[in-house]
Amino acid sequence: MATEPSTPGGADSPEPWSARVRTLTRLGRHREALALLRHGNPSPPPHAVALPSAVISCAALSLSSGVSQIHALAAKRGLLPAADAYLLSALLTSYSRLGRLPLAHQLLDEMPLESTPHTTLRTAFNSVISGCALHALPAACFAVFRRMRAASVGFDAVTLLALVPAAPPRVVPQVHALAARAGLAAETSVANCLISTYARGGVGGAALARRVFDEMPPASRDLVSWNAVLSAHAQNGLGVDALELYRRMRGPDGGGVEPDAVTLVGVLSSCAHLGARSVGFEVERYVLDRLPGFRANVHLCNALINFHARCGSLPRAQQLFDEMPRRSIVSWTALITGYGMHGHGDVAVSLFERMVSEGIRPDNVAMVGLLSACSHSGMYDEGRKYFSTMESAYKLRPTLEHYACMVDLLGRAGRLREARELISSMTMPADGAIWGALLGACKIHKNVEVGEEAFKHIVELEPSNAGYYVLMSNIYTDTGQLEGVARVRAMMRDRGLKKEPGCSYVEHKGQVHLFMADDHSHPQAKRIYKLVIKLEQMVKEKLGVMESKAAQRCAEKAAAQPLIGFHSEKLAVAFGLLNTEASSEIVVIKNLRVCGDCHSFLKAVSGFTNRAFLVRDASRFHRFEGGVCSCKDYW
DNA sequence: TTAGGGTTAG
Repeated sequence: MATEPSTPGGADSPEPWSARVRTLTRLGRHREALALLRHGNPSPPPHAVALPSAVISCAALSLSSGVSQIHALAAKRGLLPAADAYLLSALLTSYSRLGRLPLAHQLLDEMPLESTPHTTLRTAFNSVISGCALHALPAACFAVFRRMRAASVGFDAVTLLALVPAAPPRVVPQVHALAARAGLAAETSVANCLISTYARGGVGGAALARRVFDEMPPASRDLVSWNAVLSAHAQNGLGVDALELYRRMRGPDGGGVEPDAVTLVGVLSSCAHLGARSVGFEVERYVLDRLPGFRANVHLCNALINFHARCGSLPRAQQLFDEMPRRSIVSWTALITGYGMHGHGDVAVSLFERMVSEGIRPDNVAMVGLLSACSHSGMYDEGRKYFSTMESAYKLRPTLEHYACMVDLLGRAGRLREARELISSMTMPADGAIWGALLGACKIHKNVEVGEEAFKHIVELEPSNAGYYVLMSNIYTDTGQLEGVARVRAMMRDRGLKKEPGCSYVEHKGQVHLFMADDHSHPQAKRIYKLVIKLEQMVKEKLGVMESKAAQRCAEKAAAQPLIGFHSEKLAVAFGLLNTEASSEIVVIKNLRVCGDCHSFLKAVSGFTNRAFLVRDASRFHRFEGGVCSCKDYW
């Protein structure tokens, strides 16, 4: 660079500064590129090398009139309609990116189809299709593609890379088939694109993405292929598969592919969902050791924050957040959600306020995090306030998820009628999660009538979700309506539904110790059960009376058959007590909600063992210490 | 020299 003349080259050497324009554009230094062009030596014309770059720089700076000026200049010099393929392509890209589609179409119309080389035609169409894709104009992409085909211009991989992501979900398989017929589907770039596009179509899409990946010849899979298929699983809640892919890619299957930050973002996201703490800690170690510049990567930092917030290390999440040089709304949301899950609604609210005061406008996801934080902390007034002003203050129209948070908030606060009225006021049909939140509130407040109504809707919306049947059955049990219990159980039997088995796990010395309810398969099972029985005895003596009917039922069952009725979290905590140092916190990850009996048990045990237990259940964290729980019995 | 693939939060 030092040898470049600081002033434009003379008549004998137009290249250096024209080439410099190109370099500056490539580096994203658009203003400098245009300044150089303006002050460049006008003779000899036409500086053809600099013009396409200049057009791209104009577009990058949204200088629509600059593009038009260069367009006019080029036309005057006879470089258009198709004499200079690069300039044509740059103009078409820029007009499309700037949303000036009529001009792009006009340029396409002006190309002499017969005399223009085929590659120039293909590139011209590709430029417009890609420009439309960038502008999120899927219909325009397909309209131009149809024109391309009508003009008998063949497409290539580049066409597909723009077209595939623009296709509506139902059309993707058709474009896929078209690519396969053209022999392009096997190209690495096209296959990678198909994988990530299918991944957007939910769990079914992830299966299709997986098929594309599996059908690729192993030698043609690159790092992006592995990242795309791993993310496809991570994004669709298939964390176990994502972690398995991570293991495979580092082994012989991966062919020496080294994970990068994108890989680790997907892995951390899965760890966060699964509660796979040791894998997540390993990934963090890798990041600290091998990716020294990771703090500049907002995605990676966000993934780490989210992992720690959801896996119990809230202080670490806060520290990573504090150390970030630049944050996005995702960083804030991850932290807000984390505090909410731990029952620190007040902190979540003040973080939210700080975010807004720093000029970040909340989005729908941030509002879900905030409202659920209010809900977990019983912050009825704040929740109502934020919900009712989200549209006026932030132009956010409530979605199904926001309604679900609010029904949960109102319902848990005992305002069942208000929750029911909120559902009636909705302009869209309520989904299973919303009726489910109402049903959950009916369980807490033992309301059969409203519960039955919610259940009627759920059975239609999510007929195979066993959890809701169990919830309804428990409402009948709690209110002594045994015929209701029998009815719901019969429904489950007829539909072949089984309650999801509860399971909990503890990690110890890098090993996962998994416990199911009443499960005796652990090598230390004998000691563990002995300890639970002893602790239960102690709890009984301590509490004097049983707290709930549920606990009584458990006790009756246990008396009849002494080795059943042991919920998985009790076993996991007992394992922790037997195997860990007295000063350490025992962290348990559970798939279902903690039941009332286990909750009382863990509170009491934390008191007389002088140990802290951190339990992540299906909806939040409970930290048991000194005989109390961080949820303040509100959950 | 032009067009172009994978990434986080609920």
